[in-house]
Amino acid sequence: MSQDEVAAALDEIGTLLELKGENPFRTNAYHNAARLVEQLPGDLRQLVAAGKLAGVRGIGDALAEKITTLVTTGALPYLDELRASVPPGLVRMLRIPGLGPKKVKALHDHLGVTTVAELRGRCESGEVAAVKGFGAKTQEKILAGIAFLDTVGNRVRIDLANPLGLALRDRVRAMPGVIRAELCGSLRRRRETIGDLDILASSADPQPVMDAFVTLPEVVQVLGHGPTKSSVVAALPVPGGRVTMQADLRVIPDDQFAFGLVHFTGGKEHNIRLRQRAIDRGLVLNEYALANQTRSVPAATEADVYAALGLPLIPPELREDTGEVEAAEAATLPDLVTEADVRGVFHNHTTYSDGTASLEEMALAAKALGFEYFGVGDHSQSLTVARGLPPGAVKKQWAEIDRVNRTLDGVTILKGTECDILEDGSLDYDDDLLAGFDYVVASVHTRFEMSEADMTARVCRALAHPRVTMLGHPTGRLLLKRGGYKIDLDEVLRAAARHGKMVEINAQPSRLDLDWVYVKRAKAMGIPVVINPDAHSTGELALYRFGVDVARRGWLTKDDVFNTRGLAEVLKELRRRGG
DNA sequence: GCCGTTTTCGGCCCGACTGTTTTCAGTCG
Repeated sequence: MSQDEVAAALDEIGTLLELKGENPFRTNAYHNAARLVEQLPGDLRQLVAAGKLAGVRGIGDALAEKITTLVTTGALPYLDELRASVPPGLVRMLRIPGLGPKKVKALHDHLGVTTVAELRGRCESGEVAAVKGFGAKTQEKILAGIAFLDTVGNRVRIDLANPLGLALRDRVRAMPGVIRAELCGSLRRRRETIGDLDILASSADPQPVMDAFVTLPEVVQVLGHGPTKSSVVAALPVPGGRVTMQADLRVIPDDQFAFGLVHFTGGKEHNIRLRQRAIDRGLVLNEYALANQTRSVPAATEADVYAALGLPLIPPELREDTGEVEAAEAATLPDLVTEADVRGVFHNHTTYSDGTASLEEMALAAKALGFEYFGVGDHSQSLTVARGLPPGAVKKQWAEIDRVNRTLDGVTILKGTECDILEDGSLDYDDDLLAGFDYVVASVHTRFEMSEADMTARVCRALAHPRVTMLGHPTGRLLLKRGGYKIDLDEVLRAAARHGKMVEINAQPSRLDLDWVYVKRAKAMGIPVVINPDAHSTGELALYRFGVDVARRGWLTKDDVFNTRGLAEVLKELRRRGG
């Protein structure tokens, strides 16, 4: 069983125990262990084999034994028994806003409901309102929550959440009496998908700001409206539709703003770590202050808050409790790569295959972004649906590249290909043709339904090919639409390291593949990472910025990212690799 | 369930909002 599957199993145990009314600290231990396993920098199987699992902080003897069983046998009788004792519909009910484990259990115990559809029926018939602890309003909220689930209750890609978040933030900034306003939460941490928007503002008079917020033109529904906190559903038109999300606004006095920023930005676990550090120092940390009965630590900026806890400022992207607190303490936090560090891109398409702009148009757009080089990576011959290039077209493109390069000033086009990895792991061009490219991006576009073993072997074989420079979108996932193909990514990364290959962060917001969790592992294995926009138009070149977000979440520095190097260095390295 | 150089038992992060309460539990972040 893979690391991710073990994590999912532990998380499920925690959830099922919650629904059975277990001690919350016990259930939390499972959720916590799930996160630990998912974020483990090393190889879980090796850790299990070495018997070092119980040495991980947060995993004791009981969890170590269950994880070992999961890894070695692929199953866990304890989990199977739990599953048998809790109707699966109850887990689904937890996703309804306002319903937690206690209420779901009460509904199941008193009404015998086991599915969301049944629950809807019991609300409509008025039976829910009669249950002890429930009432007419709760019944209404559940119905609204079920409708919410069907419509806007899902996570949203960062490229869609971002414009809505910025629009709301700017609205709040423009309100009378607002001193500062910032986006916080997972959007500030630059996660690949966003559940809801968190906005923090400072003002001496919060009530008018609250009232203005719930009546903004973007607001389609008010979920809550208190004196310092409000929740709404807001919507904004975007190309191809409308993005609708929950947005929460908190307003606090300006001298508390830094504490609020820390509180509303950090992941839950990161915040817990900070509060524990505060307790160790005899203080209490919350969204308003770091203080005890006798003193209160002033802070104008987030850096002041961290400094008071004995830490340097931790970048928002790292605030997930995946080792950043320890690294901060040891002064080994990475100096994260920035947008400005990126000097070119390798994987892009033109009108030769399925892009919408010419070579020259793309190169000029790249130059406008400040890039020194623009790498073409049109599709290879077998991918006919994307108008993949037959060898003759490749040679024609090379001639055009040479011609255009003579006229361009300040940007250079590089000859690349996004070459398909065929079913057997061979490449879609013969070796002679491949030798003519400056580099080769190897990607899977077909036969996604292979077994994990076959897909892993297929990709690993391609990585062994001397002409392959980098692996494109390693899992083929489309965020919120389809998972990646089954593949043992740890094995793939080992193969990449062994053969000296690079791995791509595909910056298309629908992909963001390699995932940041594996980016971190790739870094630990010394694998160079490349941030590619996979642009199919001039406008999409700017998408590389979302790839920078992933790189930062994966702890990458400038040196870890190949396309932060200048043209001369890149050409030298590619020539060296080409043999 | 985990954890401990004051602890092997008794803790385990903190606060806003809501609704059903008549002083607080549940949910959420």
